[in-house]
Amino acid sequence: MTDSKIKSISKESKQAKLPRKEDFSEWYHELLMTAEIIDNRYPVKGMCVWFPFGFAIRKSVYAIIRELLDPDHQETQFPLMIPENEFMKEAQHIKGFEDEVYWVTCGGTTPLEVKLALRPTSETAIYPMFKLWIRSHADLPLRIYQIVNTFRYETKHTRPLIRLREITSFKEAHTVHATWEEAAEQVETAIARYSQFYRRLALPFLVSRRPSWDKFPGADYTTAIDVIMPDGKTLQVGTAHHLGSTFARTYEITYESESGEQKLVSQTCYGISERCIAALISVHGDEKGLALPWEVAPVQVAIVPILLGDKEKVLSVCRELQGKLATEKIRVQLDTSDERPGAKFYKWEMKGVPIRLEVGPRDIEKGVVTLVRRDGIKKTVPMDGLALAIAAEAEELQAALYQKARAIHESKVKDVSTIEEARAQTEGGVALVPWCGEVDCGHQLEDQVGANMLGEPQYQSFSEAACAVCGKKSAGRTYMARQY
RNA sequence: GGGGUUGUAGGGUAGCCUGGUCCAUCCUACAGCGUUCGGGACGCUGUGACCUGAGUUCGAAUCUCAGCAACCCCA
Repeated sequence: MTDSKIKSISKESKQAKLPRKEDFSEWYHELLMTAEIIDNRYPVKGMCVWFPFGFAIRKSVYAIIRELLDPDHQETQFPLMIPENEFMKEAQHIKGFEDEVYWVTCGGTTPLEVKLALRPTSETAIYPMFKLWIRSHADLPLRIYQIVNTFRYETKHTRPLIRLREITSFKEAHTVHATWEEAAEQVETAIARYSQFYRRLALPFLVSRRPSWDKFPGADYTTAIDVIMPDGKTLQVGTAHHLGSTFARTYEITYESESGEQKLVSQTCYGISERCIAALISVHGDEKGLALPWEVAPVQVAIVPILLGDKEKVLSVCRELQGKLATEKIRVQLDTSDERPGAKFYKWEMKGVPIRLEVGPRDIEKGVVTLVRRDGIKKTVPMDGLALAIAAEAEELQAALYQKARAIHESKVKDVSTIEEARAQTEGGVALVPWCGEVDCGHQLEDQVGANMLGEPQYQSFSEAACAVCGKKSAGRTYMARQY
């Protein structure tokens, strides 16, 4: 055996690489830790700690949500605790959540006369207040949202960012309208906003109308957004519910119409949680770590100085560049840590930094920097006009990120016509199955395929086909997948 | 809802079957010093762990039970 061979073997073993992405679960858990997004060592089941870096991603991701909602929604905040009597008013709603509620039963050592629920979602906290706030048609439409934590006593296995007992970042919007039709329109608007949101994260998604047995407890219907994860399972990353007047009746939310009658309002609610970040990192990430879209990267540009020769000169050029880019509102970090350049390259790749600049004596001599994109493309760029060049690269990078995600997404959705095909397809992807729309056929589909029904695709139409269960011809389809 | 596996330094692991050899292995991390630095540097010197509780035993990381926590599979 030669020396070089021994050397290369030992070198390999020292590279702390992530597991292959095909081993998705393992890859996901290690990435969360190594890229410093979530620390799941907190000793309570289903409750995790955001690392500051992960929280910085959360901040910029939620900034997009706020930007999209703020034009016609008002941000607000309701209490975490809901009195039992309010919580228990809406029967369908209780049925959906009662097994998952945490109860506060004592204040200090004194038992409480009225138990307090930790919100699993906030309808029953918000709607009694809506009753007080809404008097007339002039108060409508009312649109509010809050970004809060919610608690659900999950009995299934919890997963960081995906299935939690404390959801830390639940954005829930609640709207109130004069008519059912206006509320229906609001559901469409909500889905449109969410679509923009996921597009900005460069994430492809599916939109479907959930089957009646899987809608939000108390809703007339639920439209949902799902992202296909690398293992082919789908992750529900957004829902919009038409609540009709179910809660309006229960909480007596009425308004005086122009003609002077008291009328029940129609309502919607729609939510997004930190699952959007699970999707973001899972879809774009690779064996080198995160790959973040420009807009949400806590560090957009990392400058790695190559400290050879006149080190002071190199550093001062780097600082100058850093200052210039910062002036252009680019989140830039100069890495002056005491590591070798190669180690820094790997570190920033792990953190998903879109663009890295290498600046060494050779570059300075020529008045250029070496620009390396997270997708591996390497260029030499003049220092003059660097900010503009970076902006152009960022845009291309965003397009490339989406293209790549899109190609994978499309390869994971297939039309099938039989139960057998659906079963095979849902092993590692999403099946589009002909379905007549009958509830019976739906349940049989789920049972026989061994996967869940996401529901009817929205904004698409299909030719007639035979229902995979009963054979009846219709233009109906449903997505089916194994779900997180 | 059902089943399975696991818990050893900050992270990843060896040891467990067959109790004593272990003041616990290796990689990484961390601290100090020096040499280095265009894709994961090297040397030297240090730091740091048997999930919690109960039990069995002369003796438990190792066996038993319970709790807590984590992961995987199936409905």
